[in-house]
Amino acid sequence: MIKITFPDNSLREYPEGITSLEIAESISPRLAQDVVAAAVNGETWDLTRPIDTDASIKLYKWEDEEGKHAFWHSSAHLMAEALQELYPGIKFGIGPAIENGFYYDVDPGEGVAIKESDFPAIEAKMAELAAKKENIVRQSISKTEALKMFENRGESYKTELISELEDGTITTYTQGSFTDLCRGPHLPNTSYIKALKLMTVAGAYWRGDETRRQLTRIYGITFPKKKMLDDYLLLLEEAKKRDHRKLGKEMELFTFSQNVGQGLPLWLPKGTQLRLQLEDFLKRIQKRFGYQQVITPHIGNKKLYITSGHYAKYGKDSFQPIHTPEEGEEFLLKPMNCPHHCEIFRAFPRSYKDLPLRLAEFGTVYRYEQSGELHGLTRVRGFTQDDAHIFCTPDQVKNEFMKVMDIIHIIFKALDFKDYEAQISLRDPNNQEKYIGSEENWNKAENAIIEVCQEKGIAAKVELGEAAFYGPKLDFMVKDALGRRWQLGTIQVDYNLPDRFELEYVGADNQKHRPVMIHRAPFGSMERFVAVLIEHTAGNFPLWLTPDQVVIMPISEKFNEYAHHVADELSMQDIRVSVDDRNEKIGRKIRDNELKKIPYLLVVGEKEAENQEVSVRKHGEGDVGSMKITNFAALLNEEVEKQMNQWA
RNA sequence: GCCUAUGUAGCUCAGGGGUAGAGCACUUCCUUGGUAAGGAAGAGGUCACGGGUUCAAAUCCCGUCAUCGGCUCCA
Repeated sequence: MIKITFPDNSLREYPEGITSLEIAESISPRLAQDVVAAAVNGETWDLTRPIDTDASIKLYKWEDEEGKHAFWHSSAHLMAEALQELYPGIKFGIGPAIENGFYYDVDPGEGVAIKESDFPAIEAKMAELAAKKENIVRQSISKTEALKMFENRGESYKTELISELEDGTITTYTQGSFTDLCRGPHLPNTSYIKALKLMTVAGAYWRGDETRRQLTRIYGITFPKKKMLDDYLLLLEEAKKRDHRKLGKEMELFTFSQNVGQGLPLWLPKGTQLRLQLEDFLKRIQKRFGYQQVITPHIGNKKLYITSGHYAKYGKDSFQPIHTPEEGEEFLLKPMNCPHHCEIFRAFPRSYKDLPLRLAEFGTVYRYEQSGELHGLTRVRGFTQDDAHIFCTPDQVKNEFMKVMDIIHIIFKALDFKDYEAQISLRDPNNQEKYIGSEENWNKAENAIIEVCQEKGIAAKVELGEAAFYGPKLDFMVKDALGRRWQLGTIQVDYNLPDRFELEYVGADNQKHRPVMIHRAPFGSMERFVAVLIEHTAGNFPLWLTPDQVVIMPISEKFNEYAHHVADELSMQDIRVSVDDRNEKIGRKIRDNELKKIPYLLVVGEKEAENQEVSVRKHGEGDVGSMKITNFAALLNEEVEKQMNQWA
């Protein structure tokens, strides 16, 4: 007999070789039905794998992340099995579970294409195989055996993977006629999969390497119940309604024009107002934190970027230099603000008493992003960074870094971004030539970030190879409506550009010293931030951010003049006051049409006028409160101050 | 840049070798003082752009541009 410990620390005895599934059965038949995988001594196992020693166990249902993972991983195998039957000679790459479903990278062979129109046939085959209730069987094999097995089948991708594995750790899983190299864990059999849908096909480079063959990646998702699939598809539909590209157009915030160019957003009046309001909010915060606003030109001499190292790294892939009538004179559309700010630092001899020097600029930059990368406002070719560079002494780095984090927190909290992830982006240790600067400087910079995160108690994920070429970063990632992660705020510690620009200050010891530079952008870019803000709020922005997206509706001719007075009181640039002059009726035009685009409505009438208040209505929700009109502008101001004070 | 799909009215989309369709929105009139109200009439499109095949192309073929979903990239 062996002792099995459950999560609540209770203990039961079972015969040696019992499986997790049998343990679940011993507890309740219902549980045995729901369970899809198990953790044995903390390692996720198949339900059917025998347990031979004393162990702790945790049973996973579909609802658990580990359960979903096993479920979808098995689904990937099921799809592979179906593909193997439908496309003889197909080769398999990798097929993992992902956040929502699974994919498999396959190579159907020369001249064979798998298209979305083929999905129904594949889905039907999968359903057929699932219904067969094929057992999924795990087997340990030696490396030579594995190599031989997959070589015989011509599975060159698999053999490449196997050759990198350690002997003794290799397992395969088989269901029906399909055997795959796999670590597991898997479902006991294919019949757990009751609902399935293939989502999309895409090209994906083998092992993510641009220089290698592009495989066909097929994405799919499966569920243990039909209803769950329906719900999921409904959820996707709902998410699409929050898409910033859709709402941005409907709400008349921004647009694109083929004539202007790909990835070059045109901000419409309402979007501009929203963006200016955000800028104003940050400017107020920055003023408190001792920043000084600067303005620098949109172009800069090419030499500037050769000095910074940006030209060597990105020159070929950027908008190409602007030439002048002068032979050999070249300017670049500025792809970042740092070099300009470095030159401002160099403009005067600097003393340690001047530091930290915090130079802020809403700087518009232009980057020639690959055409396939462009995406609404989240990835564009012309955008405005809420940029600032802090020049400080090495002793001040930590404190300054923490203060930047405070700013980011104020913003995220004020705008109710709860689900963000912090990511520490460090060098790729295997690819050092990607980075400029000395080992010593990099270590200093990386350690500074790690230390600050520890001290602030930030649970940051460390990602190797994600650093900028001149320094490590702390990035704040937020998800969009469809769960895609976007980097918003960023803080970067940089010991390298000060070297390259030979920046100096005179210390208390009357010696020259090199300052440290902190690059930071709490929003990241105004474009991307607004995009994510739209998706998070579904276009229902906080009122204090969008005073001019309020419609004033006087409810009779009598109040027309009064409504105009209110508009003045509110000091809104783009206020809409509408009344139907012809027949003394209410501003029906606004009610019927514009309300769809403008979420808030102030209704001004007799009662409201007496009370000096107006009711605030929201499209589709009715009254959401009331507001004193005579000092509305002041109220908005107050609200901004409140947001700042609350979190500062 | 690469793979897949798409491009028809302001929006959402149907259609499809023979003079262009619907719903919503828009304009006018009637009805209605308020949380996506009803009726009547009207206007609106070089079917993304360029070339080819054809008596005839929005439709078929080729190319280009843009866009969706991915890959790679992201200073």
